[in-house]
Amino acid sequence: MSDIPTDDQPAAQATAAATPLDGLRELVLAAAAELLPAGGQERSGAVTLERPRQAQFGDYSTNAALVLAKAVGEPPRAVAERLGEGLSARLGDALERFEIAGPGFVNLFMADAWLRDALGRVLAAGEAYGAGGARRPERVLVEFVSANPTGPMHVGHARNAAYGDSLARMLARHGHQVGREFYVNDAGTQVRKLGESIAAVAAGEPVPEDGYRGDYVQQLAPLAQQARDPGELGRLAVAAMVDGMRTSLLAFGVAEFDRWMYESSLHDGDPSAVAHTLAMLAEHGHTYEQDGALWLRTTEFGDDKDRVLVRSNGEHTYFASDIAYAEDKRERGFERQLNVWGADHHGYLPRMHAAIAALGGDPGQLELLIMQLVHLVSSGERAQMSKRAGEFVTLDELVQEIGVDAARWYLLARSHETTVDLDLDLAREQSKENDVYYVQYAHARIASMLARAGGERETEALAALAAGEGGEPLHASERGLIVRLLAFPAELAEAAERRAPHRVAAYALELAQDFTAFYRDCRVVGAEPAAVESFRIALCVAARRTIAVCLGLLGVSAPEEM
RNA sequence: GCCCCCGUAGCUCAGCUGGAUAGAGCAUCGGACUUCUAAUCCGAGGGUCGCAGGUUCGAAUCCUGCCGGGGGCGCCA
Repeated sequence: MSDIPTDDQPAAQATAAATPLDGLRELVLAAAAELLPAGGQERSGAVTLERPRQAQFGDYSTNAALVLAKAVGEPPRAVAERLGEGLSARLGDALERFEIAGPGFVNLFMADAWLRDALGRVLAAGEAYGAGGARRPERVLVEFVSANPTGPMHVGHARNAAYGDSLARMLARHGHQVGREFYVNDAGTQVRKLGESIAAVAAGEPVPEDGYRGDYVQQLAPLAQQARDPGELGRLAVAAMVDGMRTSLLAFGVAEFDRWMYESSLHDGDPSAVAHTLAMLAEHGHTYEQDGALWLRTTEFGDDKDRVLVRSNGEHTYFASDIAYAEDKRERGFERQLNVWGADHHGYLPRMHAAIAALGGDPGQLELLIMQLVHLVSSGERAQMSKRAGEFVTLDELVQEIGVDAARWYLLARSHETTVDLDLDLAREQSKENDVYYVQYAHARIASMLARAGGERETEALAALAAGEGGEPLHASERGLIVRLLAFPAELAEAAERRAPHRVAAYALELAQDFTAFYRDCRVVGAEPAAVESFRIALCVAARRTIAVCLGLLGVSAPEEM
């Protein structure tokens, strides 16, 4: 049975219609190929088509001539000259002019007509602009948060939640079929310990040495009336904790999980998923018994030591469950597994890859995305986050203090592999200066402008652009904004492929800055002649949509007014 | 000892599968509101991209070594 998500995911259905930039890139590659001697083949991957930092270098720049020079057997600048001529012939009126610069870059100055046409295509793509660009759509399972249900979620989980949620959204929009799951560790001795701790608190007795403390244990105390057995009490508590986590995550803007996968369910049934997996491993001859325990020979697959699957006391290790879960995902049809795990799990990659290989799978289908830590800082000092001691900033507190939008942006704007210092006092103080508001403000401003223009005028403006009506020469700020909008599909693709939501945040900020420059330089509503107003209204619509999409990918709201 | 991440402006961080004069926000200083949203904008100062080699036409980016910071290496969960 498959539980691959089947509900509508517009992104997955959007055809990867060639974006304006794809078209330009193809022409560059074609012009480059023409220069190669017969049978010559140069790696097109090394050829870049990018927006130069400085406006003097044009709208786009390519290093193709530098890459080709050796194969062609001519100096780079000579190759660049011929490449420019070839491109010029192919682009015709779309190209204003080209220049050869530096060691052999070809800088392209696009004609206004090309930019207008490109914007028209952006708008024609509608809400799906930039979606569906995945070269090979895959069925991907993103497992994230997976916080132990023995305590509240702290800021580390908040980071994991924001990242996993955003990553899942990006992958879906990029064209993959994405499932999202939360793995609940409810099968270990910790659950019993939680039960014992609650029982102790309820009875007014001291909590066991290695038990759980904190307000949340106090709040769970009433459960002690429903169950006396610590194990049973622990299970009740886990159910309550999971409920709480679901509520907190929804409040944090995390879309509902497709499944909450209970570890205990991997032990249910006959044969259980774990038994099934262990049998498979044994069949392939990768397990052995020693010292009364069952081991997996992970060293055969590159791990530095073998790992225990079943302890000498008969209990399964977490590793055994993890393998069973991975196998379960594979059998459910997921071609790729992305596990968003904490920094303390980085050492697990070799053994997990080994396990998948031992099962006859492709280790490459499992990616561990290791989130670096969130350090709590208080007046310059590192604070320890200890769950057992009950001292930590919870996800709920974070949201309460600085709000969902600021919190998510704060956690998502930096790479997941960078350690984050969080000073809650500072974050609270500075939340007003969070970049997220700059981006949201741009969105609200556009919304306000378009409201002023009126829906009818907007429709008219879009129709005029679609009809290819010309206008006055474009202002540099208009060009800058259009070029930025054209970059979106490639930005999204790179962010998705590199599992890097922070790139979307960086892009959104740049887009908002480009819009603001455009707003500063170009009158929109009331601009004369009407054709200019039309074009600018259309440009605003595209900017607004794209900003909204970016914010949506980050799980941040796109307000109509601020 | 081995493994992972980080080291870029005063601070927080982008840029890292090689490109041109290394960017942004915050902070500091100086300016701009009869204006489609000033939660904004303009300008200024601020850098041995941790250090040293190497590869290359070209290195913040790739390779090697070192230094500094954080984390991890259980028949724990």
